[in-house]
This record gives sequence, structure tokens and C-alpha cells, in this order.
Amino acid sequence: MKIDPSNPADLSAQIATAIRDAIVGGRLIVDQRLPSEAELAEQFEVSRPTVREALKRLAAQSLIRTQRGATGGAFVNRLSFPDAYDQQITTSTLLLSMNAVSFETACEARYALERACAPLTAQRRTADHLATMRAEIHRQTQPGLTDEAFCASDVAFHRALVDGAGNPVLSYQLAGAVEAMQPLMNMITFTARDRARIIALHQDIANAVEAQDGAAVTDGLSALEAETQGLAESVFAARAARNIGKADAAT
Amino acid sequence: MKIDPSNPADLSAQIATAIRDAIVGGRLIVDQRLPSEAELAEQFEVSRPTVREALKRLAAQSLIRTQRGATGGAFVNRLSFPDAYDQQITTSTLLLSMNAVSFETACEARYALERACAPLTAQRRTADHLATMRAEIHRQTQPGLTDEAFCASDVAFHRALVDGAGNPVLSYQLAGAVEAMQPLMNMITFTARDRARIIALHQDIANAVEAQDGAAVTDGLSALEAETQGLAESVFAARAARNIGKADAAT
DNA sequence: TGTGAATTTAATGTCAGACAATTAAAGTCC
DNA sequence: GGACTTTAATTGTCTGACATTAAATTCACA
Repeated sequence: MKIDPSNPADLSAQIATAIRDAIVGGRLIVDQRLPSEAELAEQFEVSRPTVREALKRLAAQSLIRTQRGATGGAFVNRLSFPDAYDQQITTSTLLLSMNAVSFETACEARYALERACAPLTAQRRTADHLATMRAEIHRQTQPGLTDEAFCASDVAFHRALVDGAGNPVLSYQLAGAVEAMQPLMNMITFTARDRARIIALHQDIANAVEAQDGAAVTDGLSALEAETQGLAESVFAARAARNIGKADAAT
Repeated sequence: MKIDPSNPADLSAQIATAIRDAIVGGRLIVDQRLPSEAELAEQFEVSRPTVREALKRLAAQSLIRTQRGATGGAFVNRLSFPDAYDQQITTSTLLLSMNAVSFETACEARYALERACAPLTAQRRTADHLATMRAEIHRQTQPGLTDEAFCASDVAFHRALVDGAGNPVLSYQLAGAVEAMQPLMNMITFTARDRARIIALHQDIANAVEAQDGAAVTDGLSALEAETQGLAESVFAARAARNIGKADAAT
């Protein structure tokens, strides 16, 4: 493993890439110990701080973990599902917040993906998933619930739906789509009537899941999507009208 | 922004988290310049190398970019869709390769997600997407194509299908699912007859997309999933049998 | 006065060497 | 043999320096 000192890119970035390639390419396997920082510095012919910057880059992606002490060092990390969830959620959230993605587009993607789980969830859901969904619906009916708490419960409900498919890869992929929507959903204020309609649709979906009726779950999700889109549209329209009013007043 | 020096976690990790939270929380906005490394070191009461390690962590996640020179510094980076694609693909690939995820589970997730795009793609596909799909099918018919090239073309075909939905968020989410499957697919050797069957199914799907028949696209994907699962099953069964044979011979 | 080259300046990138903190293993004493 | 101490290896952090880069400024010259 060598690097090109004439390359204009940072040495630490080059080293990180070289090690990352070795991990992805299978030349470094899970739990294998990397050479010590001093040895790496010698191998790559750079100083220890430069090696350390490279290792921190890899640590940020959960590709390695470090341990201090005599038998310590940097070890290739097994990327766990929870780690992957977190990265997925952070990336998705930032992507939506930084790229002027419309509510409509994000919402469409989210419900399209959730419908992908519907048949599997209907087939495989356990009593646990069902109980979680019912519990979240009950929470949503509580008066005095803040909008944030309502949204959080909504996310929990949908995660139970997704997890019901019993496919961890699917759960991982969907985590980003569902959680990243939350900040967008939080921009909406729900009236009591809005909540009632959403809760009714959640009931429909939970019933369909209990009855193991995949088509009904799909339909329920579509209805919920339509409801959400309509709600968002009216909220954003009202907000736009208010802004125009303000602009007029300012002139 | 302060950190806790008594915290056992690395100072650089704490600093990275503090800045990341500021970005995610909107207190640092896109293209905003962070204080210089020296200033950050002073603010957090640590040395410059420690600050640098923190910044490298953030750079590894594409949260910031750095520029040298007089007006240089670290700037909050707009997370672009291509950046997010890359991270998504790397994470998904590693997740599958490091966690003994069965081919069956990964394949099921992939096709479930792709079916989520089917109705949208049928509705919105442009001539471009259709042309790409046809071109990839044609490439797949070429004799002498290596298994790797065949798989790569398969991925390109499916990406066109996904992009046809015209929803960038969906494309981003699916990129991981489709691309991460490629290493698993590459473990399979395709006989001429296998390829013919897959190509025929691709034809069916392309025709359904052209006819804007969402249900037919969905069915085509389901048929392709069944074909792929069957193929993988026979390959793995044959491999297992061979290994048992070897083990017997060794005794 | 305008323009282009030279200089200055402020920032990141890299290095060397040192010390602190941590941890497992080896050694020692009872 | 077990509990305690010492040792060694490794990461974490600091200090100070120099190299490199690129924009802003200055200055000479037409």
C-alpha cells in the first residue's frame, strides 16, 4: 500500500482511501487489527498526525474502531445495522434539508417505499408489531399531545409497520426515508380534525395488518399519503398567502 | 459551543459531534465559513491537531469542505445527491458483506423496493429511460460478455427503471439497494440459458414500461425476483454439495 | 491612470518530538 | 497460586515549527 505524494489531494485523504479500499475489497477483514499508527506512518512515509487524520476519517464512517492500551490499536469494525441506520438517517435528513426537496417529492418517495413493505408486513407481522402500532395509535389520541410528539409517534407507528416485514435490509433502507421526513412533518401544525383523520387511517392500516390483507394495507397507505399531501398543500398555501400579505403591507 | 473534558470520549469526537449538531440543527448553514482551526482550538480549549481530527471526521461525511489560502477555511458543504449516493452505496455494500445477510433477504428487499417505483415509472418514464433500458438489454444479448459485465449492465438497467420514476429521493434510496446487490450477484455464474431467461424478463419489463402499464411492470419485477432467487438457490445448493464432497474426500 | 508583477498575509497541510492516559501482559512477593 | 506491582505498547493530546496555497495588497512601469 503506497500513496502518491505528488497528488494534490490531502495525504490523509489518500491514506484513508487506500485503507477503505482494502476493507471494502476484503483485504482487511472484520476485527483485523491495522498496524499501529507509528507503523502506518512508516509504511506510508508520512508523519503520525497525518496517519491519525486518516484514521479519524475512517472512524467517522464506522469503518474502524480504536482501542487504547498495550494490545490496542485500530480494528476493522463490523458495520452493525444500528450504525448503518444512524448514518442513513443523518445523510437522508441532511440531503432533504439542504437541497430544497419539495415536501411532495419526499412524501411520495416515503409512501412508495412503505407500500413496498405492505405485502410482506401483512404476511409476517407478529403480535409485537401489531401491539406497537396499536399503542402508538392510542398515544396519538391523547389530548394535549404536542405536534412534535404526535409526529414522533407517527414515525414509531410507521417503523413498526416497516419492521413487520421481517427484513432487516428493508428496515434499514426505510429508516432513512421515514425518519428524514420528520423535520418536514414538524413544519405542519395539526388541527384536532387533522389528527382525527390521520388516526382513523392508522386504525384502518392496523386493522388491515392484523387481517393480513396486503392489498388493504397498501390502500390504507395510499389514503394516508393523499391525506398528508392535501394537508401539507393547504398549510403551505396558507403560509404563502400570509407572506404575500406581509409583503404587501411592507410596501 | 463547549465540550466536556471529563468525558471519556475523544475530544475530537466530541468536537465533531458539536459541530455536526450545529449543522444538522441549522445553526450553521450551507456555505457558511467555520472559524479557523486556530480559533476553534481556542474556543474549545484544545490544540490545533485535535481540532483538525474533528474537522477530518466531518469532511469524511461530506459535511464540510476545506480550502487553503488566505480566504480559505472550512465551509459547511451542501450535501449533493451524488455524494449521498456514494455514501449510501458504500454503507449498504459493507452492511451486506459484513453481516452475513442472506442472498434471499437482500434480494427480497431489493425487488420490494423496486416494485415501489413501478407505478411511478410506468406513469412518468421518458424516452431517455426507455432507450437506456433497451440499450442495456441489447448489451446483455452480446455473446462473450463476462459475468461481471452482465451484472453491471443489469444494474444499469434497473437504475434506469428506478430513475424513470422521476423522484430523486427515490433514486437515492434505491441506489444503495440496487448497487449493494452487485457483489452478491457476482457470486453467481450465469449460463447462456439463465441469461436468456433474464433477458426475456427484462424485455417484458421494458415493454410494460413503454406501455405505461404499472401492474405489468410490477408483475415483471416479481417474475424476475423469482427467477433470480431460484437461480441463486441452485447455485448455492451446488456449491454446498461440492463442499460436502470435498470434506468427505479430506477425511 | 491603468495594468501586471511582486509581495504580503492568512489560512490549511505536514512534520517532529514530547508527554499523558490507558490497558494488557509480565514479573514479583507473600 | 493468587494478589499486587511493574513494564511495555499503544492511542490521545500538546507545542511549535515550517511548507504550501491562494487571495488581497502594494508597487513599479507604461
